[in-house]
Amino acid sequence: MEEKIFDSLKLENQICFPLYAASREVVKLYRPHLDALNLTYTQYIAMMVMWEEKQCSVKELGKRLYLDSGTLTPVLKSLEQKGYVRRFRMEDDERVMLTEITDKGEELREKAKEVPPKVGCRFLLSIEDSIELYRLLYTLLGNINGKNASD
Amino acid sequence: MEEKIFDSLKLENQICFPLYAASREVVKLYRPHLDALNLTYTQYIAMMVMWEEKQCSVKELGKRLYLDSGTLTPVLKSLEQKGYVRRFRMEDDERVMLTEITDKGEELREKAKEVPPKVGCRFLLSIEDSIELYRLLYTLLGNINGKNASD
DNA sequence: TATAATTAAATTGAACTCAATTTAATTTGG
DNA sequence: CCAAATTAAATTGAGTTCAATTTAATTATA
Repeated sequence: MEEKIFDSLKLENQICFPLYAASREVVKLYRPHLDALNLTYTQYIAMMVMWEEKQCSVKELGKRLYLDSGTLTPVLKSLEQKGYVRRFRMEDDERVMLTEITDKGEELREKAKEVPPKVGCRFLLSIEDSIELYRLLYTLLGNINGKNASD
Repeated sequence: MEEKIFDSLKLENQICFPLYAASREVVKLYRPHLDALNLTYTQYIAMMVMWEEKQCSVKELGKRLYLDSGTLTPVLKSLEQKGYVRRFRMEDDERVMLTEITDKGEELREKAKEVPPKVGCRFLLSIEDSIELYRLLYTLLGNINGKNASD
């Protein structure tokens, strides 16, 4: 009788792959709705933090979004071009670049409110499954952070 | 008494954001181990399909990986450069570009076998949670595909 | 059978992602 | 106080990622 061996190099036995694929597919669902706001997904989540915080350093934003200045600097410059934020160095510490939301940025929030219901991600999973997925993803993120911190 | 309103524009109320962040963080865990094989994550999952299929068209590969020719063409050219695959047009239908694994590509598999245990993703969640996450991600992927198909 | 429609890859261009390096400002230790 | 270490952003370069377009081959149809 042939022994059945678990092949860790099969795509279907990976947890990382469906995570990677699902992430891109879900972001893709946002695109048509974000196009209407002339925002990319990365710009959109950066604006989400700005709508919450009003003012934020690159470092803080990076911690919230799990992104570094290499990604964020051009994203924030682009949002500045569009007039949604303004950027300036902190007076007390000139190393820190602060990003602050503008009135135009606040106005964008009203239009952006329509995005989540239109994307309708919540219809892709049952309420219970969504809650469970949410819990698992944040557990995973927390464990990765904890693991790296202890390195 | 102040009414508590669910704010769909808060980062913490999104399901997409932790998916996007967790995906990137988990891929990041692979990097040091894949560096040793001189592979990127995208090249690695393409090789996974090649180890399974031996021969594959760009279209088939794209269906497996949820990627299009715009992404795959340079990835496959890079794998060809490294000698892990060879590429040629299908005789019956010259539109189809076939990718075939080489002996060197097969040899790489032996080294690659060490990657999944070294990454140790399985320690980031309990067995039960991993199984549940796996189920939820594939459900999500299936529902997105179904949704788009019916558009 | 010509022509039109379809299909598969490749190309192009804009934007993101990240590691590594650089620059500038601040903090720390001698 | 001053040199060394640290910190925050910006820059650079390689490699995705994707929509849109182009090219070439095949299939369908009038």
